[in-house]
Amino acid sequence: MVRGKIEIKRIENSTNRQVTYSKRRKGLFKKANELAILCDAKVSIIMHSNTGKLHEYISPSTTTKQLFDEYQKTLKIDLWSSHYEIMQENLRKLKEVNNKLRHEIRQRMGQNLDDLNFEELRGLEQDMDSSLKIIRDRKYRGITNQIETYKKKARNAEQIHRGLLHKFVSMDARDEGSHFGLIDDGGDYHSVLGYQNGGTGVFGLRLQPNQPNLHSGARSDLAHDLRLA
Amino acid sequence: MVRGKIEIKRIENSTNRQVTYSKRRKGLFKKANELAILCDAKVSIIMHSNTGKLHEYISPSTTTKQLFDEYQKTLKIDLWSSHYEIMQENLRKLKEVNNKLRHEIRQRMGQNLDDLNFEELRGLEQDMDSSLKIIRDRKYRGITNQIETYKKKARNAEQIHRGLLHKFVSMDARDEGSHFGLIDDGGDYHSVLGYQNGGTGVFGLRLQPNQPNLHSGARSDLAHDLRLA
DNA sequence: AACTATTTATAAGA
DNA sequence: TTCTTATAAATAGTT
Repeated sequence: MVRGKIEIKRIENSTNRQVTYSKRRKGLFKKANELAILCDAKVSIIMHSNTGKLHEYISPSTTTKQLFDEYQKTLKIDLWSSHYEIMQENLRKLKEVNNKLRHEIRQRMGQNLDDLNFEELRGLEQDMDSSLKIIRDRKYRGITNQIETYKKKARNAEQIHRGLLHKFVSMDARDEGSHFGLIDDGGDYHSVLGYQNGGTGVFGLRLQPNQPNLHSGARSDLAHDLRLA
Repeated sequence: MVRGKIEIKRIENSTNRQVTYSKRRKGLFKKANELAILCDAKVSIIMHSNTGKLHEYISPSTTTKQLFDEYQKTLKIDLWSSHYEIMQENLRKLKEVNNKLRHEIRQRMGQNLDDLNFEELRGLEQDMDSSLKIIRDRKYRGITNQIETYKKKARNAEQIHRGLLHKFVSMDARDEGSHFGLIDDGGDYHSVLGYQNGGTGVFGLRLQPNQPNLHSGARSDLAHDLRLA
C-alpha cells in the first residue's frame, strides 16, 4: 500500500510473508485496542500464522473465555454450550429425582411422615404391608431351600457314615482274625479320619434341620440357629 | 487521526461512539482480512459493543469453533473442558446413585429380591417390619386425633344445642303468657333469629366454625374417611 | 451516507 | 530485526 500499492493475495515469498505478518499483526492489534478503548467495546482476536504460531489480542478488563461465553450465548450456537446447558439441566433434574427417591425411602423407613396426608399414609401402610408379605414369603422360601440343602447334606453324610461303618465292621472282623488286616486295608486316609471323628461329626449332621413346615412360622433367628448347629 | 488527531480514550458522546464503532470495525475487519489473505493466516475476531451487539470476523475457509479448538489445544488451557468433565463425572455418579436408590425402593416394594443374600433379606424384613409399625402407629394416631376432634365438636354442638333449646323453651313459655314478651326480651338479635328459624337455625349453628381445636389436624378427606368407617 | 483534510499504516529499501 | 520514507489507507469532523 506504499511505494507502489500491493495486490491482496497470498505473499509467495516466505520471508516477506513473515515480515508482513508481524507488521500487520501489530497494526491490527493496535487498531483493535484503539477501538476497544474509544468505543468501550470488548474485542477478542485470535490468530494462527501458517507457521503454526498463535497470537491473541484481548481487550482490557475481560478474558477470552468470558467473551467467548457471551458469543455463544448471543448466537445460541451449539459450539459447546447447548451441550453444556443440557448437561446442567440433566444434572439439576437428576438431583431432584434423587431427592425425591431419598424422600420416598425415608418415608418407607417411617421418617418424614408429616408430609403425608391421611390417604397417603394409608396407601403407604398398605403398600408396605403387601411388600413385607412378599419379602417374608421370599425369606421363608430361602429358609426352605436351606433346609433342603441341609437335608441333602445329612443324607449324604449318613451314607458316608454307613459306608464307613460297614468298612469298619468288616475291618474289625478281619482284625479279630488277623493283625495284618489294618496294614492290608485299602481304605484311604480320610476314611480313617472319618471313623476317628465318627460319632460327633455324623451326629451333628443328624441334628440338622429335618423339621417340616418351617414356612408356617419361621423367624429370622431360625436361620441363625441353623447356621450355628 | 484526521482533522485534528484524537486522544485514545472512551468517546463520551454516545452517537459519536456508535459511529466510530461502525467505521473502525469495518476498518479492523478489512485489515484482518487482508492479513489473513496476504499472510495465509487464520484470524478470528469477536466483538461485543457496549450496546450489547455482537460482531465477528472469521478468515476464509475456517470456522470460529475450529480456530478456538486450536487455540485451546495450543495453549493447553482448560477453558471449558475441566468444568465439562467434572460435570460429566457428576452426571455419571448421580445416575449411579439414582439407580441404587431406585433399586432399594424396588426391594422395599418386594421386587428384585434375588440380589439379596439371606442375611440381607432378613435385615430388610426386620427393617420393613419396624418401619411398618411406625407408619401404622402414625396412622392410628391420626385416626385417634380425628376421633378426639369430632368428639369435641360433638360435645360443643350439643352444648350449643342445649343452650338454644333452653332459650327456646323459656321464650315459648313467656310467649304463651304475654305477647309483649318478644319486645321486652333482652335476648340479642341472634337469639331472636335462632327462635324465628327454629330447628334449622340450631342445626345450622352446628356447622359453624365456632369449635375449638381445629388446629389439631382436621382434614376434609379424613372426615370423609371416618364417616365411611 | 458522503466528503475531505489529515493522520496513520505500511511496502520496500537500507 | 528495526529504521526510513514515500505513499496508500483510514478516518474525525463536517455536511
